[in-house]
Amino acid sequence: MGDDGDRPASGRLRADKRAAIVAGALEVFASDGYVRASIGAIAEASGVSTRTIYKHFADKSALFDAVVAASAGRVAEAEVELVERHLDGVAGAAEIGPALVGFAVAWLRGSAESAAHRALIGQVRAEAAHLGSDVVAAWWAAGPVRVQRALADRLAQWSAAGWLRIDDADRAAVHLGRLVSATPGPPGAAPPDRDAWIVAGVDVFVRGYRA
Amino acid sequence: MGDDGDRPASGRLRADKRAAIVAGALEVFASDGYVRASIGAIAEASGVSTRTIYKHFADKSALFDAVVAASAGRVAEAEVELVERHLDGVAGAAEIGPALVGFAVAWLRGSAESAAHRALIGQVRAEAAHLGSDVVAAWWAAGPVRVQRALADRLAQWSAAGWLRIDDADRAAVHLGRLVSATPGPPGAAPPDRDAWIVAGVDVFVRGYRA
DNA sequence: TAGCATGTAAAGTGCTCGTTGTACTTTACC
DNA sequence: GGTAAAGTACAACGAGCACTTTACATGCTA
Repeated sequence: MGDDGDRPASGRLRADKRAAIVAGALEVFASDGYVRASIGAIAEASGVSTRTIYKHFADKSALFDAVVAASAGRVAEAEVELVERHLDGVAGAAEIGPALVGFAVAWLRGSAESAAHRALIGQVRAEAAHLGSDVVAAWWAAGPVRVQRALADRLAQWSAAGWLRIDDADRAAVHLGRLVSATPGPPGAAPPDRDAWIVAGVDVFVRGYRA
Repeated sequence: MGDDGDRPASGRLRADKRAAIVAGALEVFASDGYVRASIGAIAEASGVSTRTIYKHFADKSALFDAVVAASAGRVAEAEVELVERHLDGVAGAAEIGPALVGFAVAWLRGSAESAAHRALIGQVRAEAAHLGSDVVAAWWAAGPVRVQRALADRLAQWSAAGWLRIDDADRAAVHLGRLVSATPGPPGAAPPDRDAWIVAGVDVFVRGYRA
């Protein structure tokens, strides 16, 4: 993967330049959106010339696809690791709540990288109709689906142990994600008491799926 | 409200033209996004000339603000009415679940109008950083906040009656909204079993807030 | 019926952008 | 060190856009 929109590449292009372009394009696409982001701005942010961008990618759309795929894959990997770290040591029903809170807090703590990724995903959603449905599908498969599956695995495990009563683990994983990411006010403006909202969301989840 | 970006209007402009422009602009903005939407396309969709648009609105940004405000207000009014119709007759704890399911099904059934509105909101979110935070705040105040308050009122009522155990009705309203609007797969593609997801979401909500 | 503000039509202005061609310089590898 | 590919700077092209200008049509009001 990642070669989708690349140039034929008869010769060998420098990988560091390609990485710099993808990194710079992520910043610009995330903050400006697909249409507003200009190739010139991306070139400046990447420290390369515009011409070099077209040596690596067929056009703007192909570059965007590569950026989305790379960002989704990297973030999903980090998130799956978060799931393992916080949820694999649970040894009883009483530990579920605190473990979920710890996971959700870490999950929603916005590092600069994941903040850019979140903004990029917002752009993907808004532009979904204009960029081909395969981009959205590829993003979903490379990113959210993996985290959702990792979450669902642990939930199914806890259900099998009799600690929760879950008939559809995938659905429960979605419910958990939506509850802990709930905020008052418009999206994008994180409230000061976000941790309290996370605790409340986990509380409703645990009560809702209690055995 | 709604006069924010209007032209000085020394004379009296025809209101029907203005309404046609706002209606046409809603369609174009919703499907194409703010940047892609061209004044020419909006003029064509509205059945007016581009010059007339500039007689009614100072510029593209003012037109967008007017469209967002109008759409948010109209949709919020319809949604508050839905809350009243489905949730005001509840006379016991056992009726809560079915009433909420009925409300959520009606709420999420996408009429053409609310579909355009939903797409428009997606554009607002993605473009929030580029259009001034007051637009987002105005949308939030004119739309979602009113529905959220209407929901929270009923929930608080049921809690006071001892049918639910809710300490923060506003937060519970947000939780309800996020649970019933949960779907598998990427957003935008409604699954065929959406009603089952609604029922499951209401179920988790009622269990989570059971007295 | 005269007058005037509003709407329409079409062309024009100035700008930005995606993309490509070209000539030159740098880098990597034998 | 030589060679071929990769990168850079720069200009150009063509398209599309927001917005304006100008000239003309239309309908209401006095």
